[in-house]
Amino acid sequence: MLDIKYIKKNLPEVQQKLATRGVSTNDTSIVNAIQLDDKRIEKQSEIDTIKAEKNSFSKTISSLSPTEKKKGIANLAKLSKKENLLKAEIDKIQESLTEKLRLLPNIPSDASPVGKSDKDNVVVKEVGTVPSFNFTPLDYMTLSERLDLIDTERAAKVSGSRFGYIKGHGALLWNALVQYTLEKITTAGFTPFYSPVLVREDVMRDSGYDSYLEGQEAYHLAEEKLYLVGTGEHALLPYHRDEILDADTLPRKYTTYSACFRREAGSYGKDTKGILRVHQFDKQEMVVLSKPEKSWDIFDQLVALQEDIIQGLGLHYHLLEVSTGDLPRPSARVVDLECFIPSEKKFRETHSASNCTDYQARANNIRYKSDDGTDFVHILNATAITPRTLIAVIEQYQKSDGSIALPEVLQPYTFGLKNITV
RNA sequence: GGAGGCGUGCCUGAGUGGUUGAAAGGGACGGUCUUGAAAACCGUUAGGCCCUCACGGGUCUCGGGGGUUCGAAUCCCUCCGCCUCCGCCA
Repeated sequence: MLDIKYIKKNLPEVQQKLATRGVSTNDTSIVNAIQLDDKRIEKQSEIDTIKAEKNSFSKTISSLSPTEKKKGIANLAKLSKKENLLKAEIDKIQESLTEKLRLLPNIPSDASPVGKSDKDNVVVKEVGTVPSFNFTPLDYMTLSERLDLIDTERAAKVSGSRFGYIKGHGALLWNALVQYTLEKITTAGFTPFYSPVLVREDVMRDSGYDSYLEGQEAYHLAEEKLYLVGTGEHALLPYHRDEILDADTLPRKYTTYSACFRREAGSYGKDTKGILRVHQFDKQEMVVLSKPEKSWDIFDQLVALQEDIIQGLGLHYHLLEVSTGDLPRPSARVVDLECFIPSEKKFRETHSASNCTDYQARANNIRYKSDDGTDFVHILNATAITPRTLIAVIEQYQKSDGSIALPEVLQPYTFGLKNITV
């Protein structure tokens, strides 16, 4: 949620920046929000004045004569009536104001290229060399089925389309990837968690991702009024909801391993094969709560950490800056890392890092206290590892005989396994 | 699934209609004392909104909302949340 005070102080800038995110400058909602807030303040001041009058009368009531008392009480009745009317008005205004603010996206950072969609995302750098094969590289599903690493056929029988089993040496490899990653990020100061995968409706709403509400992207348990998380972030970011943290305990670096659930409602027919786009997958996710002035440094650190993870695995990847038109609502800036998939001769998103600044912190009421008072923290999130990286490893490390040579850095975690062969 | 209980400040915990934003204790922070520390003593220890350059002031908040009343943490209604016991169970 955006800060109405900030909007008021910086209206032209806000309008201009949100325009790059598809909020038209003709859109009245920003101006309306300001008007609503002005009205709210005006009415609230009226109420405060009435309250003050009532309070001061109540204090003197015991010393009044009976006639004065009667007169005063009659006056109070009038004031109370007026107060109730004002209160009803304020409630209405507040509700409509919150709704308007909720729908406005975060203000994009200057680093985000202006654009309309993912087509305008900008590749910033490419790292490593395109893996060369003296044979035609196979796609990961062909390899995985041959080596019995992934089974989507039986998953369909059990759970339907867009589910998968990772099994055997595939499961071992996945576990090794997680262990390898976890060692890197805990060394970098992240506190590991296992967190809930079901969250309350208001918590899901306050994360700011509109697509996750009303059952569009999130699975919804109607009877319990709970939502299945789409990412570990959904349960980890609200961990300090309604808290005021000490400034010297920031930044808080957290990481959680959890299952993630997505309905993929808008992607029928897209990537239906394999486990690239599934309804359920596991993810090691990072979340950082930081002081506002430090959040861009933290953002750089998160991306550097992601690159370290991928580079350590020896994967070829590139890094792109997500355009303003493609930013998720709460994000001010997003950098995606995409690993090379030889069979497709394409890069595929495996990692994403976002700085949501104070957008989510405001909705979740997560603040910190410093000498200058209290303020909202900045919240960032970033992927540590997902099975999409497993896909990249399988494809980039395949050999001509259809086997997979495991990256050396993973071997401490694979119980002696060095090659996956038939 | 059955039965019951509870929601007060950083924490514990008083408070059942009138200077109670709230006793007391603990913790934390600051100070005195000390070579240093401990102990002891003194002090500080909410957040929102509005007005004000500021000093300061108004108002709200004892889970949320509504009601009763001149006046509510305190009484009534309602919603939400949490806990305990039994049953079932990883």
